[in-house]
Amino acid sequence: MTSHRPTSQPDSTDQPFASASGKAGSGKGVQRQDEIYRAISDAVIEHRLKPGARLREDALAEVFGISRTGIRKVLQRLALEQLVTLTPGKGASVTRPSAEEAREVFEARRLVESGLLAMLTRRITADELKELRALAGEEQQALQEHEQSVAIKLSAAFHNRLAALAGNQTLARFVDQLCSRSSLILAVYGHAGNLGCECSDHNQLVDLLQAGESEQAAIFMCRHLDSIEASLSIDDAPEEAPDLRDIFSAYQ
Amino acid sequence: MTSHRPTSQPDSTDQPFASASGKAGSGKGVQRQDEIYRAISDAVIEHRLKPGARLREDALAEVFGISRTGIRKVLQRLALEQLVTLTPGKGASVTRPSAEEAREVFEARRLVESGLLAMLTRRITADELKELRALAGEEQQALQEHEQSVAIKLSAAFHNRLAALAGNQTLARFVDQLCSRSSLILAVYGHAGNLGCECSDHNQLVDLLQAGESEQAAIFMCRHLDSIEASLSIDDAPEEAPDLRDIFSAYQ
DNA sequence: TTGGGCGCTATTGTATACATTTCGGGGTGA
DNA sequence: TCACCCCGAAATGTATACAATAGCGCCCAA
Repeated sequence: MTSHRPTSQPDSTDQPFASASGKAGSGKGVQRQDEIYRAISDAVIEHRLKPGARLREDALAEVFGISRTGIRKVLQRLALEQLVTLTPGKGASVTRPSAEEAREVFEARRLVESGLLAMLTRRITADELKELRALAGEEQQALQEHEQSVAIKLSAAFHNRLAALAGNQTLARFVDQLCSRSSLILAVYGHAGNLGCECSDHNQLVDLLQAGESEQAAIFMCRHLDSIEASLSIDDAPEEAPDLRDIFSAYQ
Repeated sequence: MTSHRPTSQPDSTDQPFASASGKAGSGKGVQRQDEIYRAISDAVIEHRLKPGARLREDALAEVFGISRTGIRKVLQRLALEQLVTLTPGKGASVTRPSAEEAREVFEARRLVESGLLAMLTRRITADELKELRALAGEEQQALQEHEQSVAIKLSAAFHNRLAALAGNQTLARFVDQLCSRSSLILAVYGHAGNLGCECSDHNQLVDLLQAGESEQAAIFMCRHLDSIEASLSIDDAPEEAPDLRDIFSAYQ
């Protein structure tokens, strides 16, 4: 009964946006898989799927109305971006970043994002500044309305857009990945009500950009990321491998 | 007759190092796929597979003695690292980087690698310096013996090792990818005898590292990468999409 | 002889079947 | 009562079968 499709009944009702015919169809297929990728990715970034959550292929295949083949492709992609971890013989689960990984991600972001800001001050336009301000505003509003998952996504969107505007897609994609992983790190090491980014930081950053203070903006970005990292409680092995021998050594 | 396996006869003779049983075997399977990944990746980096070369799934499956399923996994991974391009309905081919892409890769490398050097001067040990010198020496030797493909790989290995020693695996992996893509860029836009890296540059870089001149080392790295980029002949559309409308505009 | 339509072959895209591994339960023996 | 082993269910890993598509040459007509 593992069959993910009743075969006697079309499942168009299961997933209203499932690729109509249910059979092959290459052109649309990749598009569909892209949707699924984004769906899972968003769920992870918005903390609807928490680190450690198992992602069974059969279950996902049934939910999205495609076969395991397509799901595996999506999972592999997510694994290469380190959003999910693929343990051989065990399956996929949402990545639970290690403390070391967290340190690395923020170090990388400081290096890359501050560098991007320097490039950005030379080429940004008034319209783009306005767009960034709008994003920062939306984020702040979501935060005030306690829409945490929306705020998390908008915060990442701000950083992403910043990277994209610097005119280097390669770096922008890297920043995208780092932002996604940051969201995972926040999920593991962040405190409950803490979004990571301070409310007003992004607006101040836009101010510096507008003033053309590239040095100051870069420094501010480093501080911004530092403060996020500092707000985390990163202890080396929080829960992932409770060493009972060590914990109960007094009773042995 | 497209069947890539006679089915009546075990093909263990086709590939002496093919995963023994020829059937399933998860634990070893991923290891095997990793080998295949590296085999193709190396071939691309060493210019044995040139940009634009088609990579048919059946052919690869037969060569490596596994089914198309495994090959597709490897190709997808290569595609995400932008070493191969996956055109829907058409298949895989070695990526032919655009001029814009080339610019981006070198810009990214300048930013990241110079930043890594700054981190590196604070933590590098004498042994590690010796190792880097050895790598630079090997590279120079290969270059003198006109072993171009070996030299290319060693050059990338030098930059990779540099990144790894900085103690940030996330950034090191990114640099790895950028180096691989650089090799592709050299294959398309580089001149025949030009390796990219100047012979003595890497040695000089180690000198600066050893002296603890982090600022100077970072500047030198930027210049180093600049000179590689400058040695390329990047014209916007060399051969990939000859815009006939533009070329023959006088006749229209 | 050329231009356009058509069918064929080669190749990719997707689904499914089967082998293998892992994890948990229960039973047996010391 | 505890430890160990074996077995079975569930899930993954791999291969193969089948459907659809793209490329290409052929044929036919003007």
